[in-house]
Amino acid sequence: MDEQTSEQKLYDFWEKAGLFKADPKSSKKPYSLLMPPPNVNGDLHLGHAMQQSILDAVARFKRMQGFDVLLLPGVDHAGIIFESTFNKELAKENLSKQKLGYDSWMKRAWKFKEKIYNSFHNTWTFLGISADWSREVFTLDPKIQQATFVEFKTLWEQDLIYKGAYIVEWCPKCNTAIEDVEMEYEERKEKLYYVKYQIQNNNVIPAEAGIHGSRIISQRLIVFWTKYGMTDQFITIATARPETIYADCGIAVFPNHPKFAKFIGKFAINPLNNNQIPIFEDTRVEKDFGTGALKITPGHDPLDFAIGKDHNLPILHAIDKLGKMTDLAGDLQGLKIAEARAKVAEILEQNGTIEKVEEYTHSVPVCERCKTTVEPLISEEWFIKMKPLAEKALKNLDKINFLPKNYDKILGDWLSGIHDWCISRNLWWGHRIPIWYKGNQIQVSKDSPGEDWVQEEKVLDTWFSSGMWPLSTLNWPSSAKASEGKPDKSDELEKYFPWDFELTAPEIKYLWIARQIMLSLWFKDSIPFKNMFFHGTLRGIDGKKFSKSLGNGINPYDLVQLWGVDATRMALYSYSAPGRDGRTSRQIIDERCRNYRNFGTKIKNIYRFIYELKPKEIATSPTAPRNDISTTLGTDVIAIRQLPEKQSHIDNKKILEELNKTINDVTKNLESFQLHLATETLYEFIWHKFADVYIEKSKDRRAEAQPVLEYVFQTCLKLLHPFMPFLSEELWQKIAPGESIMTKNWPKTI
RNA sequence: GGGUACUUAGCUCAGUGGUAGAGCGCUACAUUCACAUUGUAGAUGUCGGGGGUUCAAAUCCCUCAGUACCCACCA
Repeated sequence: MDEQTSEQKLYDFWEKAGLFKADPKSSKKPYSLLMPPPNVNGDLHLGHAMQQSILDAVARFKRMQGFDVLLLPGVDHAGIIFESTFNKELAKENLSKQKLGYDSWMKRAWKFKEKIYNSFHNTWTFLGISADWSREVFTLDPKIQQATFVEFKTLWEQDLIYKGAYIVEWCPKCNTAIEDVEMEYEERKEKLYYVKYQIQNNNVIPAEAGIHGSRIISQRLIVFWTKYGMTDQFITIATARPETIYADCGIAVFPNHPKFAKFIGKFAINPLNNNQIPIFEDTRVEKDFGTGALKITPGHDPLDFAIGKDHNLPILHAIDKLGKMTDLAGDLQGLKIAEARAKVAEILEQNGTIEKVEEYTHSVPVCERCKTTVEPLISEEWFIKMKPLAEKALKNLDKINFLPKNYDKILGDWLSGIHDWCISRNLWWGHRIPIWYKGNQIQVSKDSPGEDWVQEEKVLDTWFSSGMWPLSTLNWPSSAKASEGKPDKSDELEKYFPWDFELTAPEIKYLWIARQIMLSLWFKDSIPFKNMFFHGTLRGIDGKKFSKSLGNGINPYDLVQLWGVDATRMALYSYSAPGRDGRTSRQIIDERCRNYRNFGTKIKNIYRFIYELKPKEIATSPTAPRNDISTTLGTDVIAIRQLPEKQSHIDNKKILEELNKTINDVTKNLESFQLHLATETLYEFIWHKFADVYIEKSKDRRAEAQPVLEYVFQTCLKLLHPFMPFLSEELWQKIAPGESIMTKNWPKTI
């Protein structure tokens, strides 16, 4: 507990001294790091702690190297996940979106957001993150609202935004569209019906068959076919959802189907309503599934929707948003899906169009909240045409240094096969789409264009705003305009963009990273960041992801309480190899933390030995703190190093050479963001070379060794500072009261 | 189905062409010494299997097997 408060004190000291602040007016070269904004949906977990510790180490390193460092923090409103989390909270009080209504729901949502926000700040502070808090941004802040609006308006004016039909997953019970993340999959045993569709023969369809009539007397079909010798004149399809047959609009078969190819271009007859539906080829139909023919129901299936779109089929709905049959189903209108399915099966059985029924186990998407089977439904949504943006990104991908390297190719592949981005969401939490309607008129506007204009109810996809994060956090577009007028050196966008360093978890490489690259190039004609670091994911010991529901998460706060911040950070760096996942458990992470806690203790003892237990006869040596102790000492040590062999002890030369090597290695490893190697090098040098060997042997010749002891130790503190900020600062201030190690220069070799 | 990685000491992982490494654990010894949150010494591995390239392969290539993740899909 004592340690915690002393760390808090140091943190306050740094903040008050303004050491975290970037200075756009500074003449120093800029180095900018963008914090990936965590989602406001719960406490920060161990993965966040690792991510932020990496970020902080790089920032502290660059500051000491003499850069004007901007580490810009922020938080993402995270539409879907936030709403889902928040609505679950409300459910505990037996409340819901519907019950509260828009205004009071929103009020409570902001309060909930504040609560999470505060917990984020605690975590950042106790981890020692040296971000410039005066510039902190939330994705719903006014300036981000403005940037998002300009983003939308520009794309709209460039004719890249359009409204189109789109399949959304609809939960009939919650009466809302739900997102992938809100879906679960359940293994269900269902029946797979093989249904025969008669082929229409233009020549021989007698009126008596009733094909053109209202509803055929189904039982008579088979009799009829047999009578006219047409028993092989049909296509069989397999379906698990026969009730959707009412909305069938076509039948697709895979190319060169041995049995069905001859029917291409003809029409099939819907066995439920006798509609004539076209038969055509499509490569998306799988040869080996079902019969190789697929009924196309664009209103109720995403694949069918896509196929239907390409073949200009209409979109019909047999099921409505409440999960009930529509008027398309005739007598079955109003029935629930399950009832309708049973009825349809009966009808098909009666009219002899069922070839066979198979037991069939497959996973069915269900709503995570109410476990109701989710129904795909067509809905009107907003899209961006991505092709031109992706093409520009593809051309510039090689300008970004990806770690690990192969992400260049992974993102490239994705960009090459890009499809349009659906940017609208049926949520309340987010940026409202700035579209206004009045009758048939449409306008893009931030505020109401006047009386009787109604705003689009949907909000924008979270990634639509966070995709602009690299620009909007630096006050784009207003600063862009300012700089167009007359160049101003203090302009922050010009100074800090593109960002020098960005890092994130690999699972959002497409959702976030690819979009940032596309949007930055589109709006600013520049890559958003120069170095893109994908860290690994911390997983459970079984290799599976940590998750709240499994309860296998590890709270960084617990570790910090037990082992201290610096030790926890060091343990996390040991997992920070780019792109490498780490398996861990509370026990294993504790082992590592304990090891680094011991390392910290070792360092404190080295300090005690060198400074507090300095023999009296050298107590007045010229190594007492001055303005810059390291410079002064460095001179002394250089002198020692340059002494001829006989006068300078061989151990001195050896340790100074090894220190040089350590400085080089640590610097190189930090420059290439290999923090796991940097910390390992330091650990090895300080403990096993400096303490175990040099210090031990120096005891016989203490006075002579003292300048070297001090020099090596001070250099180590500086090298250690990016990783163990608190311990290094605490000891530095004991050596040089009133100074901060943060303001010292990064060590150079001598 | 498409993609990406991983497989090295009992465990968790580094190392990516030149005599197998760390931490934890294990064994033995030491300890009034800055530090037992310690020190010294030690044991433990055909670097997933098989094949190839090379003077030389844990490291490069091919192949098989297992594991995990990402994306898509499940008529």
